[in-house]
Amino acid sequence: MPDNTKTPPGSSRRPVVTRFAPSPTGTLHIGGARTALFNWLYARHTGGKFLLRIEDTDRERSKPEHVAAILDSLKWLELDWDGDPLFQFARADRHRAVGEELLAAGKAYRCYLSAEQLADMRARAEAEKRPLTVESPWRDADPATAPAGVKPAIRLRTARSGETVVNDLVQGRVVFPNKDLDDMIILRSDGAPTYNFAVVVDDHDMDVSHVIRGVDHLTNTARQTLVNLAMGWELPAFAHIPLVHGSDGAKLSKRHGAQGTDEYRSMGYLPAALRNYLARLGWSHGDDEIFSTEQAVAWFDVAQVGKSPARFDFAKLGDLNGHYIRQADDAELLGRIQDFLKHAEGGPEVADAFAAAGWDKLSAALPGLRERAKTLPELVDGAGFIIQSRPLAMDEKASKLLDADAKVALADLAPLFKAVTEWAPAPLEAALRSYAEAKGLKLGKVAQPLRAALTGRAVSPPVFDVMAVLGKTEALARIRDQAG
RNA sequence: GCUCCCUUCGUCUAUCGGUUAGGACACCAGAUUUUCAAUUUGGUAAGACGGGUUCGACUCCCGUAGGGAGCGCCA
Repeated sequence: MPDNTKTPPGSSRRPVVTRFAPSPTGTLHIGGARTALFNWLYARHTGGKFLLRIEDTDRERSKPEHVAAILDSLKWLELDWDGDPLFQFARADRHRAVGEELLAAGKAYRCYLSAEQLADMRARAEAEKRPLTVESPWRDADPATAPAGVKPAIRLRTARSGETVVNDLVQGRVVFPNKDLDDMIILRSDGAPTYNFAVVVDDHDMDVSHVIRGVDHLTNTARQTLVNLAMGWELPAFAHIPLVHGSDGAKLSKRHGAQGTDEYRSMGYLPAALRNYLARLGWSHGDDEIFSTEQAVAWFDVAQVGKSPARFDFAKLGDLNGHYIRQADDAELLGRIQDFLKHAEGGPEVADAFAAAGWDKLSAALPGLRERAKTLPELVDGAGFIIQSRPLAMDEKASKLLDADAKVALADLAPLFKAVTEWAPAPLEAALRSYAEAKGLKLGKVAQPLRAALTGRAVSPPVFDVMAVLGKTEALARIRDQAG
């Protein structure tokens, strides 16, 4: 059997078809989200197709609710796929048929090695500190000597010498000596296909032209290449992208914060911000940092993805998210907030409170609020003054602001504000300024207590905006509550 | 243990043999300001180490160190 050193890295002539193939054993991992994004970007960039395949052959761990969660996360990220998702388990007959074909062609054989024998070989290999390569005696044995009543597994008959080359768009040319690649099982003794086999059959049947996935699959690629070769199928192009690591450089795990895409949603990140951030992890376009999805689609090329792993940085994500919050128009932002509240812990109660106060109040406050929030929960927190009920609870800094002088000033201010005919920021500010001037006070000296009275805090959007949002009656009432 | 991959400011990255090694986040300082932000000006900060190749290496080669991934009848 010849090696495939000369095999080209997939033909670029055929139409581009990428695919994202999660296994539904949990939610969509943030690293998986990035893989999906790269596949999606590449497909959209080339005008190709982006397909979805659910790898649910692990019957124990695959759950329909995980499928739903993954699709939900992809939708939230606005990564639309073409056609219906393909479920791998449903294709078991096809996998079996290809296995039979290989068997008939002599490119695969029945192996009667038992689980115990395999475990023995593994133990011995470990004891001798050498990698396990299974040398099945059944590769060349006379099938007539097969033990009766034992269901065999089907193994691929692969070359013992030479090398298998993976020409990867990201990793370059990676060479695997064939002697390290044992005869992989393609069909289990119960007839179920193994992952490395099913993937090849499915990718072929789906006309996948570009396999973009995490580097953790790189060694699988050598094995999968062998299956392709045995079937005489054209190889897809491969692009193995580096993994995303936590802030300490280790594989992303629970202690680094969130792993699931759904968690980012409930932490109040915007999908556009997350997409932008994830795209910049391992890929760049010159000095561009903030770019639209359209720009990313126009610029993205998987060949430009770097080889080194990137660490996840919440500070940068937060900064980007702030940009997108400021950029979003009011209607969209309000929608995002409502969606966020639906998914956040305790969110529905807060949503009810806003509904009671009138969502239009939140809407009106958005311009002032959006400037000072990096995430949606920060924004909602800042909007807290809208849903407070009188008399307002004062936080520590706010009550400190409300000293005797301040209370006198508030008492003076109440009638002045009441006399303002147009309840809008500009005239209200004019009223306060003339009062401060008359009293020889710095603006902050009166504005800060006013802020405390209106919001219960020392920090808020501009006070006059707050007053306008609250409305005359409520604002005056809050001021009188604190006036001395 | 074996195989493969990686290594530029704290972090994400630009550079594709000749640059004062650039940008962004973070950080520090100033400006602005009714608070906090936002904005804006400036600043600190990097080629893991050791050998080659070359007139010239961050860039090419080798080695060392560190990090990562993979080694199932899991996916």
